[in-house]
Order: sequence, then structure tokens, then C-alpha cells
Amino acid sequence: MVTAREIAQLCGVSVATVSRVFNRPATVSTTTREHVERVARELDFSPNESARALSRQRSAMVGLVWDTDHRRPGWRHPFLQDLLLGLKSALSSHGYHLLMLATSDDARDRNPGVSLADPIGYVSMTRRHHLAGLVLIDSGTDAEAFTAFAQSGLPCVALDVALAGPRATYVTSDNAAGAAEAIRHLATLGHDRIATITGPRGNAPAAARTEGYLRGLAEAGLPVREDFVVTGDFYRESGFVGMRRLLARKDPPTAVFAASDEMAVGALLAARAAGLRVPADLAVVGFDDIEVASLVDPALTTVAQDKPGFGTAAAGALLAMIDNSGAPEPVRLPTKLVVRDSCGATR
Amino acid sequence: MVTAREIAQLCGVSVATVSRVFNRPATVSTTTREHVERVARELDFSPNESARALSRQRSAMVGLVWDTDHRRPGWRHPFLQDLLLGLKSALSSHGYHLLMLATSDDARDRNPGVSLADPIGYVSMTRRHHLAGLVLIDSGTDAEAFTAFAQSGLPCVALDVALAGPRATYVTSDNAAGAAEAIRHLATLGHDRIATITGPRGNAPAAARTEGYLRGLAEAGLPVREDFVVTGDFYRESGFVGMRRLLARKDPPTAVFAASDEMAVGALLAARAAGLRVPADLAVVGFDDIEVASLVDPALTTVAQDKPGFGTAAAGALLAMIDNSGAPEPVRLPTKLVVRDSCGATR
DNA sequence: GCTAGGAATGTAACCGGTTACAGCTGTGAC
DNA sequence: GTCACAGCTGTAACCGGTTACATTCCTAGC
Repeated sequence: MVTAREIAQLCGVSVATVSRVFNRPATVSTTTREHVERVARELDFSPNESARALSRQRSAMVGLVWDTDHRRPGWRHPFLQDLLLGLKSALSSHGYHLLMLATSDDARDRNPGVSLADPIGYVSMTRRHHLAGLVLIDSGTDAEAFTAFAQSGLPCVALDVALAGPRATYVTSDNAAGAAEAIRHLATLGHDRIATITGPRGNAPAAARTEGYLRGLAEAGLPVREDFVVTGDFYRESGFVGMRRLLARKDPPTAVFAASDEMAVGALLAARAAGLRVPADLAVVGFDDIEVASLVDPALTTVAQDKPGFGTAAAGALLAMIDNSGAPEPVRLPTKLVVRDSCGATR
Repeated sequence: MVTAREIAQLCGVSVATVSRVFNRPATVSTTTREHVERVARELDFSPNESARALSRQRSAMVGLVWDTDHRRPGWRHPFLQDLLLGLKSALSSHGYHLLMLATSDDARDRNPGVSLADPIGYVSMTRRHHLAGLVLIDSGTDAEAFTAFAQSGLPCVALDVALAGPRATYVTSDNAAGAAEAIRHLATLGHDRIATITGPRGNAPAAARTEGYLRGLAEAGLPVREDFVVTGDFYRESGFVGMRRLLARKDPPTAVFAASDEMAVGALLAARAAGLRVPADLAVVGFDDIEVASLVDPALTTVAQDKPGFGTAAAGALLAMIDNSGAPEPVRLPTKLVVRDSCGATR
């Protein structure tokens, strides 16, 4: 492991100069700089990040807070892989890395007597590692705790959770617009009894999708029927149950908008169980465009989210806050209606 | 941010003693230790990891090498989320964290003139951050590069790639046994013309699954037909194409074992396109038990891998190497045949 | 009573960078 | 010729821990 001191000796300069070459190249004369750069390259020098973080009081790492919700064990993020890839690639192009923080259950196990202000140990982790920023992925449990960070002044970007603070912002899909588009699409196809299965109460994207549903109905000049709005929890099972309830209404819906693909799949299964053909007897539209969507039969029409865009946008916002300080506007990613077979438009 | 020095002053001891309390408690008298521990807890002291890593020459972080294969852009790890959760939780219970290293394309972009010995910048990352170990997830591209690490003496655990070295080992499913079980199951159901669609050449799990296929045939007393082995690449499309080719044989197979669920789904689609009913005319068995498997119609019988087990086993092996030095035996996780509808056993 | 030896603790030198400050040199203005 | 100032570089004090070694104190053995 070659150090800056060795480079300095070989070049006949001081360590300070070597350090400057890498941090403030403009303050070093061209000849010296090029000499140091050449020698450093030859010896494959790369600065020790621990030392750098120690003296700068800030590391080149961004924390990732993500955990399963222990209250809902089967839950998976619909597109974690794409998100991570986008995040990683955007961060790394600016020299940052992602540190996955162990939290929640993990930390609780190790450290039973945690403080209230930092119930899951994130804050302490953040300080210990001098993290440059934090990416917060909502798992349903920790959303309340997120605000503690947002207030702390550390650059924070949350995904799908509204977050405000001196250096906090968030990234989310334009859920309302996406849902409204789905409803308009169904209306265009001639449906006038359109129901919805919503996400869980208290979940921001779920609320926005419901709002979009209502807006879409209004735009299409359709009345709102309260008995056409049933609450789900994003899981498949709740889509199944919700659909069954909807089908039991008098004048049952001819179309349903599920606030997640998982629930849409559940609705599909419920329709099949009730002897209905999709899309002939019932049109179904989902939200997310998870991998399964194109695989079920009939293939699911759905509102696609910009999966890698989440990562890229989060990284962008975070880097902006790290450099400039000050919170950028929340990012609202556009969605895209992917028309497949379950809505009946493709026949 | 409270430091060890402040704790020391408050307790009337030296920093060295404070440090010892946390690192070698046995060498400190009980009274002193308890005093320091109490004060530290009250002030919410936690040691600065950068400083600690710097002086110890080793950080409490484990690097995660994972990347998409840029030659196969659509590829997703079949169960990255479970794996990460298992890994994270097992590592964190020993105080380690996961650092996602940006590699491959990312690094290449930033650093065009990389060395041959470290084509993708992992080694340099590892040194810079004083990583305690490395978890290597095969993306298909980098497997060759992995051996470089294995030789370096740094604790390394690879997933699904055979890796050997002074402190290197790997975790994989018992692919051969799983495949053999699938074949025996099909044979038990009366099939005697069982084909397979393999994974890509050069991929270790793929090879093991083919080996298991052959072993299964042998155990069932069935002959091997070379025209019943077609090569795929784990992607759905190749399952579709492979199945079409198999169905074109004279005496086409009545059952097919696909080395991945994705390919099994492709095979399902090909069978449907050819007007065959599954499982009546053709039995299909896959491998992995990805989420989609239970959703397709008919639901896919498949060889399930122990998804969180991968993470836990990898973490266990890594921690053992970090503590003891010396490479533990490779871990071969048992698989489990999940019988659903596509094999015809459930009618 | 004296000493060997172990236990507990302190001292200070690291680990490998960053950066405030000071010093040196050379140029142009007066 | 002197001086102000800009440009470049070196010195040394950090950052916050860890740990080899030295020191002190106490007890057991003779």
C-alpha cells in the first residue's frame, strides 16, 4: 500500500503538495503537478479513504437505509435491483459509494436499549461513518423515523415518502398523474363503472394514486361511487379480497384500477375464481410494471414507474445537496401507461 | 460528536483505557470498566469508524461486488433482495456493514486506463477502504476477475462461482442434487422422454444442473438422448427457443427440465404456442423458485433455492475467515423441490 | 523484609491523509 | 531600489482512535 508520503519523497516535494495535487490541482504549478501525477500513476497510488474521511470529517460514502418491514414480512420492494443499480452508478460517477446500513431488527437485536431519538441506530451509524448523505427507502415501518434525519441537517433523499428539511428532499413517481391516465384510458375504452383497490392508508404513493383515480373519473365526467373504492395494502391477497368485495356490489364494476401490480394480480385471480373473463367481462389495470406484469395471463396493463430513474434522481438530488447545501425541489418522475391485454384495448 | 478523549477526561482516565474498555474489556478493572461504560452510554458515545479503521488498518466493512452484466443487459439476479437481507442481517449482528462497490462499467467510465491486474478497480477500492472482506456475486462477466481477489489473501466469498484461495470460498446451491431430484420426480410420474434446457456454457451452476439431470436419468434407469439436451442462457427467450427446438424432434419429450424458472416460463409459452397443454401434454419443471413461478398458469413446479440462506451462509463463511484466517469448506445449500401444477403431479 | 511478577493504567507514537499558516521567490509599480 | 502582492511550497497541527512499551502498584513467595 503506497502512501502519499512515499510519493512525496520520490518527487522531492512535501506531502502537502501531493495532497494538493489531488484536491486543489489549481494551486500547484503545472510541472510539479504533472510530475506527482505521473509518479502516483506509476505506483498505483490511491489515497486511504479512512484517513481522508478522518481528516475531512466526511467520508465518500452515502448510507442506504432499507429494511424489510417486520410487520409485513413478505413485502419486497417492487424494483429494488433497478433502483440500486441506478443509484450506484450515478453515485460512483462522482466518487461516492453506498453503505448499506443495518437497521431495525438487526440493530435492535444487538442494542436493545436504544434511544428514542434514534430508535433504529441510523443516526449513530451516520455519525460513526461520517456519511455524506442518506438514501431512505420506505419499508412502511420507518417512515416516521425518517423525519428525524431530515431535521438533522444531513443531506437526505427519501424514496416515495414526502420528506422536508434543511437539506432533505424526496423522489417519487407522479402517482396521481399515472393513475389518472389509467382511468382516462379505461374511460376511453367505454367503461363507466370503474372501481379501485387502493394501497394502505397512510402511504403517500397510495394516497396519490387514489387522488389520481378520482381526478381521472372527474376528467372523464364519471361519478364517484364510494362503494367502488376498497382499501388494500399493496399485497396480492388484498387485491383478491378487494376484488371479491367489489364483485359483490350491485351493479359491479366493469373495470378496476389496482394501486399495485401485486393487487392487480390478486384481482385477476378473484375475477377468474368468480368465472369472469378478463378483459371481456372485467378490465384490470395495475401500477408499477413489475416483472410479473407481462407474464400473467392476460398480460397486465399497468402504469410503469421509471425504475432506474429513481436511483439516478435520488443520486442527483443527494449530490446537489452535498455540494451546494440547500434542498432541491422534490422530484416527481413521469410514469408511462403500458397497455397490454388486461384492459381490453388490444383486441 | 463526543470523542473518546472527552469520555476519558470525564472519567479521570486516559484515552487508552477508554479504548481498552471497548476492545479488550478483560484487561480493565471492573470498576473502571463499568464507570467508563456508564459515562459512554450517557453521552451516547460511539467510536469514529474512520479513525478506528485508520489505526487498525482494517475497517468494519465488507465489500459487495455486484454488477449487471453489460453483455446481457436484461439480466437480474433471481433473488437479490433476499440475499442482501440475509447478508446484511448476518453481518450486522457482528458489527459489519456492507459497502456496495461500484465496478465494471461505472469504474471503467471514470477511469479508462485501468490496470490489467485490476480491470475493474475492485482491488484498489478494497485497499482504499481497508475492507475486511469481499462478497462476490457473479454477474457472468467478472468471474474471471474474481480469482485475482481470491489469490490476494483477502477474505472472499463468492456466490455461485467456484472460488479457491488462501482465504476464499464460495456458497452455492446443491444444484446437481436439486436437478436430479426434479428428474426423479418426473420419472416417478411416468415420464421416460425427459429433455433439458441448460444454462449457459461456462456457468458453474448451469453445469451442475446438467450433471444432476444426467444423474437423475441414470438413477431412473432412463437413457440419455443427446438431442434432448439444448443449451440456453437462463433467459426466458432461450427457454422459448429451446423448447421449440425440442418439440421439433422426432419422438419429442413429454417432460422438460429447464435450468432456470425464466427459461421454464419460456418453455411454457412455447408449449402453448405449439398448441400443447401443460401438464397434460408436456410436464415442465424449472429451477430457482422465483416469484413468478407461482403466478404463471399452470403454476410452475420448480427446484427452490434457499434464498436467505445464501446471504447467511456467505456472511458466516466471511466472518469465519476474518476471525480465524484459513478458508472454510465451500457451502452447498440444500434445495427443495416445490411441486405445483406444471409437472402434472397435483391432478 | 525483599523481590519477582502480574495486573492496571498511563505515555506517546503511530495510522495517512488535510489544511491553516508561514515562508520564499519573482514580478511589476512607483 | 524598494515594496506590495501573487504564486507556489513547506511546516506542523490536526482528525480520533489503537497499541507497544513504560510505569506504578499490589500480592505472593522465600
